[in-house]
Amino acid sequence: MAETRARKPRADALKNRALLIDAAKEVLGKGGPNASLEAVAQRAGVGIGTLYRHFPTREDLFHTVFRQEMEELADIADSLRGSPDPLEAIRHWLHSNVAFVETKRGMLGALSIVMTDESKRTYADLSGRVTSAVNDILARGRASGQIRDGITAEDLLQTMYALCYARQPGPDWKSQVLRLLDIFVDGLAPTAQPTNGSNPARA
Amino acid sequence: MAETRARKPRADALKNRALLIDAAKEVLGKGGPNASLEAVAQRAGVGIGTLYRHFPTREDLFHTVFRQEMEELADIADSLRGSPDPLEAIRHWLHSNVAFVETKRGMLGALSIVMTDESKRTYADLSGRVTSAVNDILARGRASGQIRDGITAEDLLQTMYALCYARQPGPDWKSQVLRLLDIFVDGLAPTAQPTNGSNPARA
DNA sequence: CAGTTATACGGAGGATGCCTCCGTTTATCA
DNA sequence: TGATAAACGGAGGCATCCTCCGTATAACTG
Repeated sequence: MAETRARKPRADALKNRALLIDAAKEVLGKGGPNASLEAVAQRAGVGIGTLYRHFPTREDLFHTVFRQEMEELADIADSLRGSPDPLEAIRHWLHSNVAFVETKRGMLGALSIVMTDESKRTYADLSGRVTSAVNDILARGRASGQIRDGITAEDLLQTMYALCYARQPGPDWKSQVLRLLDIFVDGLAPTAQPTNGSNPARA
Repeated sequence: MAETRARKPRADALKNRALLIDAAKEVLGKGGPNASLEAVAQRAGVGIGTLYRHFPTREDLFHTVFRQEMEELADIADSLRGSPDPLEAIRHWLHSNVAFVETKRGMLGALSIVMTDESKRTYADLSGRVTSAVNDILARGRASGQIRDGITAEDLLQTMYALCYARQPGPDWKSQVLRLLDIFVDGLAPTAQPTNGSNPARA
């Protein structure tokens, strides 16, 4: 056992870490995922070595920044748990996400890094909150016959981010994304149309 | 007016340009959009200066490579013009696109560059062929009541690329993308479900 | 075919960014 | 008030970007 009593983390380390995260939000949010990390360090007022000590890889920095942003989205999902109309709750939640993304456009590029690889592990807790809340709503939608079987919270997130990501900033960005997203949500209904040619289908 | 009679382009220039495009297909297709351009020049067996003379920016190179790949997709769209079931034709075309994208995974990153900015102008002709064919199919779908109003070819492309792009390579990549895409296609039906909460809906 | 010239070639080199390494500084603890 | 573990900063080696310009050569001309 020995003494596991570690020394308290140094105050300057904590402060610099926070400074770096703030700087990263700004610089990466503006310059996209290829922004210079030296610029981030400079904006934070620390040396480049300090940045790399705290965040050994570019991904580490993205993950940390992104986690902070995501907490808010998890809260929204929670707040919609008891909503009376599940399908509209889903729609509302997705729209909120889009609105949120809208303000962080520059971070979009980072999504391709963040939403991939082993982010499941990195975001297990947050992801759990969101997934649980959304799946809860989906289950109620299935029960009420509004939503087909086999849809997961991940499907929704995936599609939403995909649509946000693919569309370049522009005057009609949001309305276009929402329009396509609504079509997708409409498609969540139980076989709105026979899904594939092989099905005899009702006349 | 003077003499606009220009000199014939030099043979070596044409040859090197072709070599560069081939090399770019390979190197960019493998290494993604951040692959080294010097590696492209090296593989083509030309100097880096030659590469930059032909393609002043990274985007220029992407555009050129991509255009060649896209011709094939335009052909598929054309071939589906006369298909008897418009909605299934749409589905089929989208699936073909996904299959095509699957073989060029490395190019996916380039899409964010290619599909954005002023690509309308760069691809006006190709885009015209695709758009015209797909819109033709869409129109027939509207006429037969299978497809709602207001859907454009661009909507479909946008969504498909978005879904392809957002999902990381993996064993189930294709099936997942196709599943989400099918949901979207189902959503193309005229208000499969009342689009917004205000409608009383049928019991 | 030889001379002229427009055009293209190649790669050196300055600029920038990545990341590592290590001598110096400083916060914590006794 | 020391001792020391922890953190700091930035120099420096390496890679890539892109420009610039002296050299080479294909296309034209007589």
